[in-house]
Amino acid sequence: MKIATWNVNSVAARLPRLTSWLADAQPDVVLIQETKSTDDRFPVGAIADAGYAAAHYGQGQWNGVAILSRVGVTDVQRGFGDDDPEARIIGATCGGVRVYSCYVPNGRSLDDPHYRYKLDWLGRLGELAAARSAGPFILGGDFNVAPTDLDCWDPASFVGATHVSEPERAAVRAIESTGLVDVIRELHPGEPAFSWWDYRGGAFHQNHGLRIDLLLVDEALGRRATAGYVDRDARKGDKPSDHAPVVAEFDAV
DNA sequence: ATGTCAAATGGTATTTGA
Repeated sequence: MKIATWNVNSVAARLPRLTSWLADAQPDVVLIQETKSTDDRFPVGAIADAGYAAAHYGQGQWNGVAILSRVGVTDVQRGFGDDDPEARIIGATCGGVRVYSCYVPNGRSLDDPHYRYKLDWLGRLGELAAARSAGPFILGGDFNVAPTDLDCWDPASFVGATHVSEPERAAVRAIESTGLVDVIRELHPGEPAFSWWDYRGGAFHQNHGLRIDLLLVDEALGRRATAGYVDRDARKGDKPSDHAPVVAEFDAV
């Protein structure tokens, strides 16, 4: 199985890039974030033409997550099943693997109420991971957390900012402690492997990025990983997302 | 001057969020 996670920053604005990437990369499953679409407007037709079934959980202007699959999409779960008003997580079973696409709240700043919402939300994500059934499991998405300083282009300039604070990093470690492996980091322990670069200031050109898009997989699946990488080419060219797809491949899945 | 994108509103620019 070849699976990717990609924050597309509006599925409407990114549709040409998305469909050409699907044709090029030929993933089996894609976890999408920031569709900024309602379920009504989600482009199921164009995605079906590309060969993928889709499940979407959207709210409109902000947020919105989806799962695209050419190996089936069943048992779809939208949201945590609580009163969260924001469309930030969707789960489904694809090709025998339970997959979730999540869009963790940004947090804005350490003193913003949204930061508390982010920490609470990461806690609920940890509960979901802990409560999973046995079997192949992948939790991927835009975590809006750079797990270590290696995942940040300039840790000194991020002191006091979100995405690198210790409580956020501890929350990600707590999720991993349920038995999940950060597959890109496992395969490439010393490489930054950034997945996001600000649109501003030529950040991509200077590789001023963060690794905030993660694929967390159960340990048995982690042992079957044959490749894991960031598709930086998808960040180049005309009208890119500010995130690049993060891809992993597994044997015998 | 972080100075760019995307969506929505309101009005052909501004606001909000990232």
